[in-house]
Amino acid sequence: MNPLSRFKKGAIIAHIIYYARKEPFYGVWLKEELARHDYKISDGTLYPWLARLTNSGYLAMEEKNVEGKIRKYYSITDAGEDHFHKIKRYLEELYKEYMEQ
Amino acid sequence: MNPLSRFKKGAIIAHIIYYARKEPFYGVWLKEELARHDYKISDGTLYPWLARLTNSGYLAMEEKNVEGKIRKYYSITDAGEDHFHKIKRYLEELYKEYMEQ
DNA sequence: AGATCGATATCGATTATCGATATTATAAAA
DNA sequence: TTTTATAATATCGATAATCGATATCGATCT
Repeated sequence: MNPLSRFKKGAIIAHIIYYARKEPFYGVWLKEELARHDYKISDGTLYPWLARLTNSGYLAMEEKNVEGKIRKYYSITDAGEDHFHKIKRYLEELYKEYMEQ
Repeated sequence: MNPLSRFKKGAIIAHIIYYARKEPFYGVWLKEELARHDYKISDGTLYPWLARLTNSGYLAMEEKNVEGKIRKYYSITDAGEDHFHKIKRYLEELYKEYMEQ
């Protein structure tokens, strides 16, 4: 474990909010999407986070029947939208700070 | 715990490399500097990381006698410098990605 | 019904973190 | 010289997070 990979781990969670904002997703889709960006996360981390973010009001969950399969689709809420902008503002600060160097 | 605070946790570790690059520091100074930026980290996390980063060759450690007190000063190495630029490049990607939204 | 498939949930083991306490080294005070 | 204080680093047990394997669930196919 090094600082970069540790930093990426934190970014994964932020990305859950990021993606929810673009379009509703379900667990497996998100996991694969994150993997495409070299973000590995295990089910045992992902699903508890989805539940936590739903319970905290950042995400809304809706079960949908897709070709006979039940999928839980997660979408952004107003609180989640608000939180995204906090993340974005923080990321801007961080970026500027690092760019000075 | 929410995505932003989780993300910040990851940034704290990246900041160890970031600060080492500016000037050599010792543990207590770093802890206070991080705290000034609202980054709380406990000793039990900080010191193991300093040791780990030194063992991994990202930081070099030198003991100095400052007004009679022994302080361990940590400074960046070539490998650490290289790693910083990886973090920076990654942060740029992340920033661009978020700015599109 | 039984098998299979796609998806979500759970569980035990491992690892990381926290925060309180211990240790070390020096200097100043009594 | 022995205490006492102080600044810094290191350690340790308890808690929390993560991993990855496995279980479960519901729908469809044969």
